[in-house]
Amino acid sequence: MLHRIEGEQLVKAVDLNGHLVRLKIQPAADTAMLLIEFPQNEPPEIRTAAACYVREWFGLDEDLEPFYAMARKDPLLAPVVSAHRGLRLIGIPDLFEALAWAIIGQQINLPFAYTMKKRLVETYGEALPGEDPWSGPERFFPRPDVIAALTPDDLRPLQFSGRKAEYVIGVAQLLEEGRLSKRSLLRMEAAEARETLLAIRGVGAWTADYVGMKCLRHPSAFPAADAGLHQALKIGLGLGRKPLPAEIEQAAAGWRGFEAMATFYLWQSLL
DNA sequence: AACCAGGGAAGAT
DNA sequence: ATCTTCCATGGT
Repeated sequence: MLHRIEGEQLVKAVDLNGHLVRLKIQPAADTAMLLIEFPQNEPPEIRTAAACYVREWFGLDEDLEPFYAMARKDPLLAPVVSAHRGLRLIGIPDLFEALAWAIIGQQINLPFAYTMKKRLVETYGEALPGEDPWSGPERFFPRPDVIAALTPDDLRPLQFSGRKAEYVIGVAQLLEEGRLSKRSLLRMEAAEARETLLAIRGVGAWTADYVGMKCLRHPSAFPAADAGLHQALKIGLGLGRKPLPAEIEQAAAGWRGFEAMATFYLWQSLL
């Protein structure tokens, strides 16, 4: 799989400037630090790249206090941040993975979406040598050039609908052709990046904001139409039904600048 | 069986 | 511009 948990260790294969390494990440005892373990001696620049990767993946450079100061005064968020104190927004640093995962998750239940992603990774993702007897080898998320060469019929056996297959392949082709890149999106203002994403077939407001949250780390990205967010509001506000657009707007009125964190914490409250 | 699920495109008005 | 329909599939 893409990553696995082994006791206290999180294991993931990552591509660091062309170096394919298996990282083992675990909390360092009695400190607030993380320990990153390498299988063999890697040069210092790769160790640094690994640290940067982990910092971005888990948003370690973000100061949570301003968000907490806001959330403590918000009756909906207060109990959620209290229950998950210290949690950071777990990102999806790779743009193709973020877009593909968002498209896969459109309009289907989450367990099935995970199954589809797993099939995609195990069918088209490159394996890192060395195998775990139970979970199989660590795999990388499929490279855009591999998916770009497929036709929708190739993905049908994985139970992709024709549309999902078209969307994912189309995004892979944009990336492979260099007409879309995370680097260029990060150079733009958040609103411009959002418009760029919305122009892609298969990417609507929800997907653009999801990618803004999880990949570009735009603090104000807010997938207001998200079904999980609606579920959290239904429960948190005791509505007994899905919230109306006006109720969502009212709930989020005080979240300015922290919409992404608020949404992420509310998703956590559903687990 | 009906409705929902971490929507979006295409067509209709 | 905004509303409606269709897309596909598994879970509850």
